[in-house]
Amino acid sequence: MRSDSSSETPASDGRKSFIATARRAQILQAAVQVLTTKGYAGTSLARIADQAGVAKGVVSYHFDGKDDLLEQVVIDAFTRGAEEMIPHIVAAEDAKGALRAYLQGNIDFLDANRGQIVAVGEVIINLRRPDGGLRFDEAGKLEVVRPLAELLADGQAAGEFTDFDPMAIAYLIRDAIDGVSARLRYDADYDVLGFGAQLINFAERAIHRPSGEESTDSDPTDANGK
Amino acid sequence: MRSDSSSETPASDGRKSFIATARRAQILQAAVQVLTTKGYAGTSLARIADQAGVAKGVVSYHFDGKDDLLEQVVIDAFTRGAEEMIPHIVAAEDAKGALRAYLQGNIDFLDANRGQIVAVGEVIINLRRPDGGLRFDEAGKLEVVRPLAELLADGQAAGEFTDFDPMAIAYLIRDAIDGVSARLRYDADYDVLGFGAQLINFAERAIHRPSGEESTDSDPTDANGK
Amino acid sequence: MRSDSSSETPASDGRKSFIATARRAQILQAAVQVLTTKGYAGTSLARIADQAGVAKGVVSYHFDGKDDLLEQVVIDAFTRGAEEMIPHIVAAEDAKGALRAYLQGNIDFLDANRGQIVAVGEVIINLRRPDGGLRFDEAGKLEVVRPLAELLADGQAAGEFTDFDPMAIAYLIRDAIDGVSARLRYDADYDVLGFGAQLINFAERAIHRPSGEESTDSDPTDANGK
Amino acid sequence: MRSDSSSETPASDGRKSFIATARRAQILQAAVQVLTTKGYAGTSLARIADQAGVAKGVVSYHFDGKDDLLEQVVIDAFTRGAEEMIPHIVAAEDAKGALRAYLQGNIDFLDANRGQIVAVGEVIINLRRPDGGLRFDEAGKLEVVRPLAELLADGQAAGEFTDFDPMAIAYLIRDAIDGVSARLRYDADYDVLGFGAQLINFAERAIHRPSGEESTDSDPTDANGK
DNA sequence: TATGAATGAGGGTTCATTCAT
DNA sequence: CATGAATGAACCCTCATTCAT
Repeated sequence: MRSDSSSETPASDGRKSFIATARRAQILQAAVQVLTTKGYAGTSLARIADQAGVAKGVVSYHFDGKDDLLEQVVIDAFTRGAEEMIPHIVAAEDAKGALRAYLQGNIDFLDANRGQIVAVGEVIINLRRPDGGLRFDEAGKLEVVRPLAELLADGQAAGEFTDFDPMAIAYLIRDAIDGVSARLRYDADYDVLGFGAQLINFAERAIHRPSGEESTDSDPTDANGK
Repeated sequence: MRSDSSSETPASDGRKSFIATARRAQILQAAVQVLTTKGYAGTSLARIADQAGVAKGVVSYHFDGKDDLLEQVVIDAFTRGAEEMIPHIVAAEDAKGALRAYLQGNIDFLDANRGQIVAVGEVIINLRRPDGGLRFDEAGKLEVVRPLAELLADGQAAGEFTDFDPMAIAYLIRDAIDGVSARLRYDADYDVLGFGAQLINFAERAIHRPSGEESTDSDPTDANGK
Repeated sequence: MRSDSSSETPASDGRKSFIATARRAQILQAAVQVLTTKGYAGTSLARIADQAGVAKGVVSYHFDGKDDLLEQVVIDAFTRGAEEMIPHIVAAEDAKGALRAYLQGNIDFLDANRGQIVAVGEVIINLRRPDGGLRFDEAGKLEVVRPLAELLADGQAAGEFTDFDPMAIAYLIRDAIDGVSARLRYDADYDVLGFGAQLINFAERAIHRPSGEESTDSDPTDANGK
Repeated sequence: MRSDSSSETPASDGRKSFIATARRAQILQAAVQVLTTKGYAGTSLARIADQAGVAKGVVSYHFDGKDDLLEQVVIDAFTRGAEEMIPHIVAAEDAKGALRAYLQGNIDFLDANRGQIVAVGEVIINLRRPDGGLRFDEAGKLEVVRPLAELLADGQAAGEFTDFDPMAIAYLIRDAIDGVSARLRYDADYDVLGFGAQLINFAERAIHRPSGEESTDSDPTDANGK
C-alpha cells in the first residue's frame, strides 16, 4: 500500500479504508511509544508490531517500509502543529502579538503533545535518506525558521522591535523551543509552560524596542533608559 | 569490565603503552568521522575499523565494546572543552564578564572543534545504557547547566543582572549553544562566530540590568553602566 | 488439490463462466510478461497481480496457487504448439517431408510466439514439485523427442536417411530448437527464421542419404557430389 | 572480504589465506550441491550454510553476498573448462582436427564435471543483475561461440569445410553441447560420451566438404581434395 | 467474484562479539 | 598486539497463502 497523500476520491478521509486508517493510526501510536522508550536505534519494526499487538508483516503491509512509517510519525505531528498554531499567529494585530502567539503556540503544542514530541525528535535527528543525508534537513528547518525571521523583520520595520539580525534571533528562538523538546527526553513531566513563560518574558525583554529608542541601524547610540 | 579510567592520562605513569595510546586515538578519530558522515545508526565497528584502516578485531581489543568506544568520543571532547573554558570563566572579574566568557568560550570551542561536535552530539543523543536509559542523561546536562545558573544568580545578587529565573535562562542559553551544534550537522561551514556575536548581544540585552533600574531582590548600590 | 483439467476448455460446455475465463487469460498474460521481464525467481504473485491490474487475491482465487498458474503458462503454449504443428507433420508424404515439416513447424511456432517462449522456458527450467523434482522433467521431454526419433527411424527404414542413432540425433535437433528459445532470452528480435533455414539445411545435409549410397555404417564410400 | 581477483602478492594461491581458501571451496561445493538438488529458486544461503555445516553468517563473511557466491560457481567452472580445453584445440594441425578437439574437449569436460554442470547451468540461466538483466548474458555467450565460428570459418577458407553460415552453425553446435548440460539435469548418469560420439559424427558429416566438391565462396585454387 | 487485510515463514544482510593464532 | 575467522542474533523486507467481507 502506497502512502499516497493525494486523494482521488472526494470522500472525507481520502481513499484509505476505515480499517486501514485505524490500523495505521494504531501502528503509528505504537511507533511513537517505542521511539520514546527505546530510542531511534532501538526501534525496530518487530518491536513496533509487538507493541501494537499485530504480526510483523502487518506493519510492512500498511507502510512502505520502515522509513515511510517513521516519516509519517514526523509528518503527522508537523501537520497537526501547523494547523493549531498558524491561525493564532495570523490573527495577531501587530508583530508583538504575533511573536507572542508564535511562542505561546509552540509552547502549548509541546505541552499538549509531550507523548509524541520525543518520538518526533528521535526521527528528525536520526532518519536518513538512502544516500546518507538526513531526511529532515536544513531545508525543513528553514521552512520553520524563515517565517519567524520574517515576523521579526516585520516588527523591526514597524518600529516595534529593536535592532538585531532577524535570522539569527529566529534561530535562537527555535533553539529554545527545540530545547524544550530535548528536555522532554529526560523528563516527561518537565514544566513546559513554566519555562515557556520565562522564555516569552526573556525574548520580549531582548526584542521589544524600549519606547523612545531611535531606530537607526544596529548599535543604540545612547542608552539613557526611559 | 569498564575501561580503565587511567586511559585518559597515557603519559603520566605509562600505564598504557605508547602504541596502544596511538591506536586508541586513531580509532577514536575514525569513529568521529563515521559518526559525522553516517550518523549514529549508521555507525558500526566494522565501518570504524575500515575508516581507521585496521582490522575489526582491533577495535574490540582497544575498547571494551562499542559503547565504551562511543563514550570515549564524548568524554574526550568534554574533558578538552572544560579544560579550555573554565579558566576563562573563573578569571572574569564580575558576573557580566563571566557570562561573556562562558558564552564566548563555548562559541569558540564549537567553532574550533566543528569536526568533533557533530559526532559528539550523535552519541549524546543516542547512546543508551543496557537498561534502555540514555547514557548521557539529565544528570550530565545539569552538570553543565547548574554552574551557568549559579553564575546568573550571582550576577543577580550582585545587582548586575535583572530579574529572571536563573535556571530557566541557563537552560535557554544552553539551548542556543546546543542549537549551534545542531546546525553544524547540516552545515559544516556554519558561521558559528557570527551567530555567537548575535547571541551574546541578545543575551546581554535581556540579562543586564539597565542602569537606573530598581533591583527587587539585590543590592542596587551600583547601577552606573560602564 | 490440482486445478481442474477442464479448465483448458472454457468454451465447450461452459463449466467456467465467461468472466472467469477472461480473468484467467488476463492473469496468464500478465504472468508471461513478468516471467519474461523479471525471470522466474523475480516472478511473484504480487507482481503478476500488479501487472494484470487486479488485486492480489484474485490470482489465488482463479488459480490453485502459484504453481498451478505457472503450469498453465506452459500447458497453454504446448497445447497451442501441438495443435499448430502436428497436422503439418502428419500431412507429409515421406520422411524427408515430415522432418522438414517438423523443423519448419517448430521454427515458425517459435517465431510467431516469441512473446511467450521465454516465459515458458523460465517455468519449464525452474518449476519444481513440492518434493523437489522438476515439474516438467524428462518424461515431458521424451514426449517431444520420441516422435521425432520415430520419424527419423522411419526415414532410415525407408532408405531416405543415412545411418545414425535416431534418438541421439532427435535430441540433437531438439537442442537446436531449444537453443533458439534460449537465444530469445537475450535478444527478443533474434532472427529465428534465418537460423531455422540454416538449421534445416544443416540437418538435411547430415541426415539425408546421398543418392547411390549403400546403407552400411556411416562413412560415405564415394563422394561425387551432385 | 572482497572477492578480488587481482593478487597483489606473488604467492601461489594469491592473497587469500589457506583457511579462507578452504572455506570458500567448501562453501562453493555446498552451493553446487544445493543448486543441483533444489534448483536455483530453492537455493538459499541458509541451505548452503547448512549443507556446508557452517553458520549462515560464514557464507556472508567469505563471499560478497549471494550473487558473488553464485558467480563464483560459474566462473570457477568456466576457468577450469577453458584451461582444459583450449590447449587441445590450439594443438590441432588443421580445422578438422581443431573442430574434433573442440567437440571432444567439451564432451569430456561435461562428462568429467557432471557434478558441477547442472549447478552452473542453474546460475547462468537465472542469476540476474540488480537492474534485472541477466548476469551471464549474450556477451558471455558470444565469447564462447565466436571462437568456434572463427574455427569454422578458417576451415572453410582452407577448403576443409563446406559452405554454411559459420555463426549459425557455431550456435547450433553450442546448442548441442548445452543440450547435454540440460539433459544432465534430468539424468545424472546420462551417457555423455555416447551422445558425444554421435554428435561428432553428425557434425563432421554435415560440415566436412566431400572430396571433389566445388567451393562457392572461397578460393578454388585447390579443389583436388588431398 | 472480488477484495483488502492479515499472517508467519523465510529471504539476504549486517552486526557486535568471541576466540585461536 | 593484532588479526582473520566464526558465530548467532537481529535486522528489514518479500512472499504465498488464508480469510472475512
